[in-house]
Amino acid sequence: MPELPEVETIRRDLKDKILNLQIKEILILDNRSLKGESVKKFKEDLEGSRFIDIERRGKLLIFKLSKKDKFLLVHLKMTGQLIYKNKKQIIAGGHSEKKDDFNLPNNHTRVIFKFSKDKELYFNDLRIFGYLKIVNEKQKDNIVDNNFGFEPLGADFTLENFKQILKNRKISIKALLLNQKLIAGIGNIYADETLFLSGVRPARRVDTLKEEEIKKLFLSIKKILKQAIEKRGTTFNNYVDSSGNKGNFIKYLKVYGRQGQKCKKCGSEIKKIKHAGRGTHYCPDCQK
DNA sequence: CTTCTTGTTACTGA
DNA sequence: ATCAGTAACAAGAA
Repeated sequence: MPELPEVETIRRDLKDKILNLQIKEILILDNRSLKGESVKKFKEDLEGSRFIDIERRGKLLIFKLSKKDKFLLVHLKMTGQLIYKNKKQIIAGGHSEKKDDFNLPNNHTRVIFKFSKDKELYFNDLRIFGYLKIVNEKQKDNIVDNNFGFEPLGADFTLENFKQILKNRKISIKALLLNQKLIAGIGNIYADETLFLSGVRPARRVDTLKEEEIKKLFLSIKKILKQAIEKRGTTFNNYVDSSGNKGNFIKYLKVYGRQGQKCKKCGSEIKKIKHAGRGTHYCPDCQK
């Protein structure tokens, strides 16, 4: 579920919470989340080090370590969560109590980072599709270069470049939006929402798109992602931010998950089909 | 019991 | 080479 806006929300929040704290200990509750990496090496690389920056490419989080030439990659895939907990939260003047709103660790906790000052970060992942991986800079650059296309909110994602991506392709626009190697970070929810805002049906082949539609799509991608970041992402099922709170964008969804309900724009019934292997939602009247 | 589920990749066959 | 469809990864919910 976490797509670009959710991952970006986590990135921004975590930067404020865990940057430059010493990692005292790593607890690995389920080594399947390391996807075959050596548990021993993983702990050695992290313990005693600090995160000095957190970046994002598409849906991938990149933690830069104080240890030379080491990066931690975290992909949440469908059900991964990164939740921060400050066990000893002391509030100045404080009679204030920390709300104990989530029990951690829980059944889905796979890795725990223990920092100085009793601060902790929990990696939870119900389905264990997500992963944590330590790489050097060259490996990181290779992974990013080979698997991640334009950053949709980046300055180099221009209308011209978008047109270049569309050129000579015969795939549907939805399949294109979901292809991380072309544009990185859009998943099922924001693909459907982008297409609704653009008035374009998901199954439209990109070589049939008119100039006006391409322009609209380009602007809609940026607009939807920016709005979703402002609302701290969408919680449909599993997603929570690094404080354990839900995202607010669900209130603004126009088509995703609204099959059988009335289109907010024209009143027609929102349809759900399977397209490009995914549940796909659209308004048959607003989208052509 | 069956079917479906947010991400991604590998594979098949056209 | 391109593209669509499906299974697989694993664990649920409905």
